[in-house]
Amino acid sequence: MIKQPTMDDVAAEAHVSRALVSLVMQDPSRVGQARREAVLAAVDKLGYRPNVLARNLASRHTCTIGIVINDLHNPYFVDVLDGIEMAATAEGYQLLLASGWGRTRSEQAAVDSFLDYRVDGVILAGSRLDSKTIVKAAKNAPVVVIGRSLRSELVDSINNDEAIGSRLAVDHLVELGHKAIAHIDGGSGAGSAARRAGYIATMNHHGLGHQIDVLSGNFTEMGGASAARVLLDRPKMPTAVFASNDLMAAGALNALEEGGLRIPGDISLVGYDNTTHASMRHMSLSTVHQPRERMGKLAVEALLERINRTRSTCRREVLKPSLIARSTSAPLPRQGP
Amino acid sequence: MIKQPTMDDVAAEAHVSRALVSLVMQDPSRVGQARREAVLAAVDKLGYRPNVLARNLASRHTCTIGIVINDLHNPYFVDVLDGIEMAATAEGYQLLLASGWGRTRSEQAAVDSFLDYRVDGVILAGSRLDSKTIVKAAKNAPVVVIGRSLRSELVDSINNDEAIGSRLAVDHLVELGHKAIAHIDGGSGAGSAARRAGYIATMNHHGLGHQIDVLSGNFTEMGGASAARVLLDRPKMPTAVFASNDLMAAGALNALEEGGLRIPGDISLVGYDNTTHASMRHMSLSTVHQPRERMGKLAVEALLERINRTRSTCRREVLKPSLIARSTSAPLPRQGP
DNA sequence: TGCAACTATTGGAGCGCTTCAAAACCTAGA
DNA sequence: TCTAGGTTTTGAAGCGCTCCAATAGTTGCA
Repeated sequence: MIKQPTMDDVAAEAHVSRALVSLVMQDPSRVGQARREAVLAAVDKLGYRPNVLARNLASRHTCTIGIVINDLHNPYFVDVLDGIEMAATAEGYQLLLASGWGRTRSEQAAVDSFLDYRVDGVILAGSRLDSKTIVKAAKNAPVVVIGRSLRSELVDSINNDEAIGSRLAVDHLVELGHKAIAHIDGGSGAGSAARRAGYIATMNHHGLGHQIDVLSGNFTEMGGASAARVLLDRPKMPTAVFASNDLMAAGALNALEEGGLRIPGDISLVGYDNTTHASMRHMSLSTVHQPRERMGKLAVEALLERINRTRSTCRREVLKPSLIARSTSAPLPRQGP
Repeated sequence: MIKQPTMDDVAAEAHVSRALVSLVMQDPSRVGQARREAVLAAVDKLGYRPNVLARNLASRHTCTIGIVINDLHNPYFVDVLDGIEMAATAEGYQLLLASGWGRTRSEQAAVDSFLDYRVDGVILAGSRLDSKTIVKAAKNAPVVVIGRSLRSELVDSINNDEAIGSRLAVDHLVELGHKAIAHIDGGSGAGSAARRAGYIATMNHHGLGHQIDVLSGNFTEMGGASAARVLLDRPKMPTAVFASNDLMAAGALNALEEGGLRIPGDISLVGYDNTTHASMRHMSLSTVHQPRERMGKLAVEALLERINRTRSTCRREVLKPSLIARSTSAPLPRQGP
């Protein structure tokens, strides 16, 4: 670290006490004009920048929130992040970001690191950490989770209604005449279980229980592609596939076309998340839309309520998703029995 | 912030001095076994976690590097980030991340914030900050820039050879028989100028100077789409388009198809960056590949050399890109003159 | 002119940790 | 038993800032 001027240097330069400099740095209007200008001039002259470490240490709060994103490669999370960023900076809070790189260990390390930095609060997006770990963290600082639910009263959560989302997707396919509808799930990923459950429930609701067909995936393109290849190897293919997120849908789309199938001619495909790429004409994926930015915003809102102790009870938001039908889903072509 | 145990609490609990606890926290092997175990037991019992703020303040270094990513929505940067993360954690360094959200002001704020946190070094990926600002930052902490060059001796840079990249793209199209090759540039984005220059040089080299046609873009999908629409409105379209990055190529692809053109039947398209989506069969974009993870790795390497003062001269890496021909580029169809 | 009532400054005691010189404790050889 | 030489611990002085009680300086009004 290169030697930098300290508050004492500024104080000496401006011929005032350090406390006065401190006041100016926090709120210039609380200080008489003459001194204020002297201090500001000194700050400018020396190129002084307050040391945040010292400031946070002494003031016991950081005005910073830590965000742990499960995987930055998933554009869905980046959109959520947009919402978080907007809300946080509007409230004067700084963001510290960390990616879990899809690994639980890295996520854990990121959370610990934030706690060590004494951030005022933590937002976990799509975390795969186990509940105990999260609750434990929540004892040190307020925690809000996005895209996952938790029993604890300590942890707020912002969720999409996965049951409805899955229902919308399956209903859509059923309306198009499909019966053999397979599902590629997200493995242990956040929200995966609920989406799968929604799929199963809706299939049953339509009397399609015997057609239930769940393939395991992992919320990545690779996962979607290999699940599709499993399908391709089967003697009898489903007529439609509902993937638990867009990334997997993209991978499946890929593999399916590689296998010589046309979409939606031979097989319909619906994703989940409505990521930017899904919306592109070239992909034009039918998918379930979640109000991502709004989720980020609500997360910040909830977190601040905890930080400011405006609320001590638990808050659990569940937002309604909607279906966006594009061109990867089409009516089942009439065929002989 | 919730009250947490301090080093003094641990010292009292273990009946030793605070200095001893400090030693244990840094390197347990430097302390006699009996006390060490007592301290460790106390740490465990109290759930003690060292306060990083205090530690960094007292030790005057943070073992942390700050990364400012121009735009997290661009998967290219996330790949670079992968490389950075691997290299940094391997060396025992922590990462603090910030996104510029495509806004210069946010980037500036992120850099300032890192400097205020007294990170040991900063990596800027795709930064649009002006040189002076970056050089000024470099006076406070070592700075490495990725995907942009800088005159200063203080700042190391890791770059892709944009001239070669553009040449590869244009050569490829020329070999396919194209002559009317337009270029969508990245506006003021990092690397944009060099890619444009490479395009112009290569066009001239092929005696195609009169065909040079540069449309302005901004490295986003939207930008690519609107540039393509400009093209669509023209009486005479080029037969090929070289976009300055994949995101814009995707947007252009979109708009072009929307305009009723087939790709590559009616018009060929080449991108730049070889992002994951470009590689997907459904997009299958011809593009220029950059060794992204390697760039991240080299950036960390260079930064650590500065931090450890192993090197004080400037290091400028320029990596060779390669062309990946996929299915958005095809030979020019024979037509009457 | 004197004093209450403010407002503008300052001194100094921390925040929780590192660091290093000095103190305390050990060991082994004389 | 005593001591040189090594190892283990400790005390205390910071790191750069905040914050509060206390001091200095102003104003207004009787």
